[in-house]
Amino acid sequence: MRFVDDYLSYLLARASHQVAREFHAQLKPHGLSVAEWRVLATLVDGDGLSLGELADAVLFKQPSLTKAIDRMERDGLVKRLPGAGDRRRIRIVVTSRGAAAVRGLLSRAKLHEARILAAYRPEEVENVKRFLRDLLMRSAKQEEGTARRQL
Amino acid sequence: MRFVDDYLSYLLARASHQVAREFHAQLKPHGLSVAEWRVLATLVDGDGLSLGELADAVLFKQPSLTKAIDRMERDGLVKRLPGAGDRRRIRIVVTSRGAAAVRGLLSRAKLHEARILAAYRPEEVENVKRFLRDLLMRSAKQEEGTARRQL
DNA sequence: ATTAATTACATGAAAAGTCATTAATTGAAA
DNA sequence: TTTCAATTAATGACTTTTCATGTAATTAAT
Repeated sequence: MRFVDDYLSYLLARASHQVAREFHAQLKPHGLSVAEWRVLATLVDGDGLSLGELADAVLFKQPSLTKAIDRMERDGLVKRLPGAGDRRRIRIVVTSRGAAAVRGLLSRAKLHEARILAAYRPEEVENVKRFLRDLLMRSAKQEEGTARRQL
Repeated sequence: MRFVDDYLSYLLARASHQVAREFHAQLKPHGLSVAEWRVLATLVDGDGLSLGELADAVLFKQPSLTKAIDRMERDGLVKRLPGAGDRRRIRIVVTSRGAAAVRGLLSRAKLHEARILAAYRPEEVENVKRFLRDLLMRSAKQEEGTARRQL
């Protein structure tokens, strides 16, 4: 067996890549890029996130997201609003045009997931998801620690 | 719970991103970029892969890899060799300089993985890896099918 | 055999991402 | 308060990726 085929990071990267790519084929008809889909799908549950929070959520670096939001704002999918309280922050919200663009895609996304996961027992799927969520939680906790240590 | 927190594609993307990012911090001292690490780590088990095969293995689009290999060749990490038999293909091989650059990193990578997975029962880890490998296999098979259908 | 279709890699222009830095605001310390 | 450090987002120069296409080699069809 090759090194990478038993290497968690590679298995995750490849699985993520494959699953995402299949779905992304469905985005084109809706006129959305991958970045736009991710931003909108995140904002439907988190309207009003700051740019930094959103960047973290969609796994973008901050300057990349600034520019992605520039484009999405130009295309009328989202809007920047002044941050309440702290005037450095901005809140990013979905416009009605943006909402219309994701409408339908969320259910298609879940459908796509369901088709993939139909091959497995529900219990097995839950175990994997629990594992991934736990991994993320631990990793986030650990980062907090190292961040604090660097002060 | 937010949409994305129960969405397989997102959990995979985020887990992949986090795990990879932790390790990538260790690459800088070795003077390797993420792309270079992935290429070299793949080639240690698969010296002589064609450009297309390698692009698929490292999840790059073909033109992106062509240019990445241009840079790596310029830096003396890999070399292009003429493809045996088919003269359109090229075989990409690691130079001794490239081999020296990954040496040590492979064990560090496994160590990093071990540290992350220490929190889980070996059986659980194997279940997750098996799930991922199976997912990849099915997805590849399905792609074959749709590719053939498009003819 | 010749032509046509396909496959593998390279290339060039355009788009997007990244790093380092800046400006503005806030929070904390003296 | 005034000053200093930290945080938030924007910007600019630079690098990398991407899309569409080009070129050469191979395979298939007539």
